[in-house]
Amino acid sequence: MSHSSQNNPEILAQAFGAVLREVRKERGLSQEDLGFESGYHRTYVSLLERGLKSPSLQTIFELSRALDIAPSELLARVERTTHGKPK
Amino acid sequence: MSHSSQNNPEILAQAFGAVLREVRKERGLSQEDLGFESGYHRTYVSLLERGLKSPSLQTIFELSRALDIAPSELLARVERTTHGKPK
DNA sequence: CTCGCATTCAGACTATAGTCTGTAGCTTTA
DNA sequence: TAAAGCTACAGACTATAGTCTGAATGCGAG
Repeated sequence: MSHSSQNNPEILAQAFGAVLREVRKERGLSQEDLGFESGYHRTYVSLLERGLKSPSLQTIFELSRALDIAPSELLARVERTTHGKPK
Repeated sequence: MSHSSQNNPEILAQAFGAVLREVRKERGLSQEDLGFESGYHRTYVSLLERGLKSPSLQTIFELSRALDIAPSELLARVERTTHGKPK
């Protein structure tokens, strides 16, 4: 068995994007707000949320800081998503 | 005050590199072994461990899988390192 | 209907992640 | 001494992360 989704690039990026969007909305921020707070471009946030780009370690930390969530917690949520965990 | 190390690119990459090396050795793997298991080049593992490169989300997940550790746990260790936590 | 506001999308661009080859130094063991 | 295993390092390269501008879409409020 195991979890082949962990390997798949597109699925991982999409999972991250979904979590990112989720947390951002929880904070009541727009993509532009988050872009500004984290120091990234607004269109890039859009690309991330749609799973079209895969953030670097730096970016993960910056986004986490802007969202006031621990990077490890952000990844934990991604892991839950990729492991087919229900809501 | 707070934790400016979170922002600093070099420090973050170095913290990640330190953790990566630590976990790799715990597993008794060589850089070349880890490179093979994770699907990355041996010299790139070296660059990561020395904090000269910053891995992408994909890479973090692949490395974690090869090291049999949860990505979130890997980042948690990085967080502890960057927060000036003692051993 | 019109005016923001948020987001998507496209394209062209720059910066950096990641490859690959080869060399050299350090250690250990034969 | 030599051979083998591990890592550092350099340089030149390809792939992708991340920027930026602007235009198009949809939407809820005035």
